[in-house]
Amino acid sequence: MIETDGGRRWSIGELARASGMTVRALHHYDRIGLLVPQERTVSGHRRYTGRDLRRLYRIRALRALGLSLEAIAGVLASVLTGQDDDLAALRDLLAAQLRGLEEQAVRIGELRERIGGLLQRIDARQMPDPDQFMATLELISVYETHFTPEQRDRLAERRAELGPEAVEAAKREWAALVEELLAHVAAGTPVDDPRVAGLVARWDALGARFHPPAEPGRETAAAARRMWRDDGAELGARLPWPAERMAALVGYLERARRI
Amino acid sequence: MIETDGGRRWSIGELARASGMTVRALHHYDRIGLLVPQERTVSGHRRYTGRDLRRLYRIRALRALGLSLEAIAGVLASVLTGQDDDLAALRDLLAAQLRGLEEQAVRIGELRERIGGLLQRIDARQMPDPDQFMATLELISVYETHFTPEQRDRLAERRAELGPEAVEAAKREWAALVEELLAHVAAGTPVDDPRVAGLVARWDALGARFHPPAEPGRETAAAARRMWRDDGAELGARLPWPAERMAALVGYLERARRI
DNA sequence: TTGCTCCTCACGTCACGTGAGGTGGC
DNA sequence: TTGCTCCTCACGTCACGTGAGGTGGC
Repeated sequence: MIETDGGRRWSIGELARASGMTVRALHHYDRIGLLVPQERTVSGHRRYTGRDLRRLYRIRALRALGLSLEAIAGVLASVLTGQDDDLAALRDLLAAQLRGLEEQAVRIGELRERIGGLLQRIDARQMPDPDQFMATLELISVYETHFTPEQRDRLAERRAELGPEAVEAAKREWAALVEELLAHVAAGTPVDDPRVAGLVARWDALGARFHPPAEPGRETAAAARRMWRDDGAELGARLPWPAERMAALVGYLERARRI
Repeated sequence: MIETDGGRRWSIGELARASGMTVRALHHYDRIGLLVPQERTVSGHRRYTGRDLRRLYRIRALRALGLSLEAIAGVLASVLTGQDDDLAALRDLLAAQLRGLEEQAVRIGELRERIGGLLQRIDARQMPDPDQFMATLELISVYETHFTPEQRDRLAERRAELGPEAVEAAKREWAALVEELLAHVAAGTPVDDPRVAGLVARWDALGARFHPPAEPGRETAAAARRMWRDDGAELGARLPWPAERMAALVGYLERARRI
């Protein structure tokens, strides 16, 4: 049977209702050339034919796979030629789409964990006000960018081993170290001064307590040094000392280590 | 210690390097008022202060939760006031964000399954060319919008019970029914003609074979009728008869059933 | 004549990317 | 003087939503 043009015609509104799309979307498809109605009335109204209708159904089905309109246009063009490479190209397109979705799923999973964790802390009253929340959040984000999940687990285990009072003692000791070092920065003590070397050694020894013993500790210690080097200014900015002085301290420490 | 303005200043390029953002992003934050540098040089160059730097770090941390820039501005404004309701508002914001992510995860999971299934069919050589692919895809999309996953499982089970030759026989029988009904449509037979009623009864009996016996069969049969009513034109468009005639047939059947 | 549908601009969305064309400081 | 950095427009992205202002057919 020969395909004739004598069949039914749809106005844009009828087509919209039949397909569940909006009139505006059909305007858009027309403008970008994805679905151009085969006819227009003398007054300029779009007349869609059965062929247009079938094309729209295909567009809808491909859109339901999450493909972009551009990709859909490509697929529909290849359906018309109908060669073997086109099936291979289609396969590649779907495979790429699937990979993209898998990446998105990973990202979303990470975000869900992060936000879920924050909500738990809020509900456990660990963060009494928004300011505290922000401080925690910033710490977490720096922390997450520099340590792998396994490293974070090991550091948490280690803190549990040491116990809360040992952690507090180390914090106080570290605060004293920062004060002493800031004084040297202010006084302009050269970085190769033996007193500075002594303070740097105490600094490293203090950090070493928090890294697990044996081999994996080397990795976490190295990651911690990178964190301090790359984001020390940021970490310092949230401490009780002026951010600018802390930023200067980070640079000073870097130079002292290079001796 | 009083916060002074005598500290370090950063040019936009320095701040970009320090924070890992682009200069353009910082321009954007300035324009929308999210991060306006506290100072400008006489020649108009932006000078960021330590306070600006800390604000940028907070913006980055909140962006890492997937929040919009508008939401971030809101959170940072509430951190400044620091009231109790603000923590509650923050909690609500995060909870809403989490719900949004969960919805996205569901959607992505569905897309992955759909595309994964299509890839399997292609690799199993069940779809020799793009045209066949499109036909399958359209069928699947109509099918998925009208049946729940459980209903689809039950229909698949039922087809397996019937066996492939019974399914083929039903298809041939159904094709004959369509021909007879199309002839009545063409002849203008009124929908309340007893011959038409007989054909409709045979149509329904044919469909009933594919619905599981007992209670759940009623649901799948009802879903199938809705599918034919809502998307019959689309289903018909892919059958060996002209789409327009099939669309007319769908309307004819609807009217005949209403008698 | 009154509704309803249709038409064509054209701006807005979200977070910037990417030039264009020009100026400022070392 | 030469690079490098900085500046302000301003268009483009993706798939439409949302008016604005006007015309056509029953």
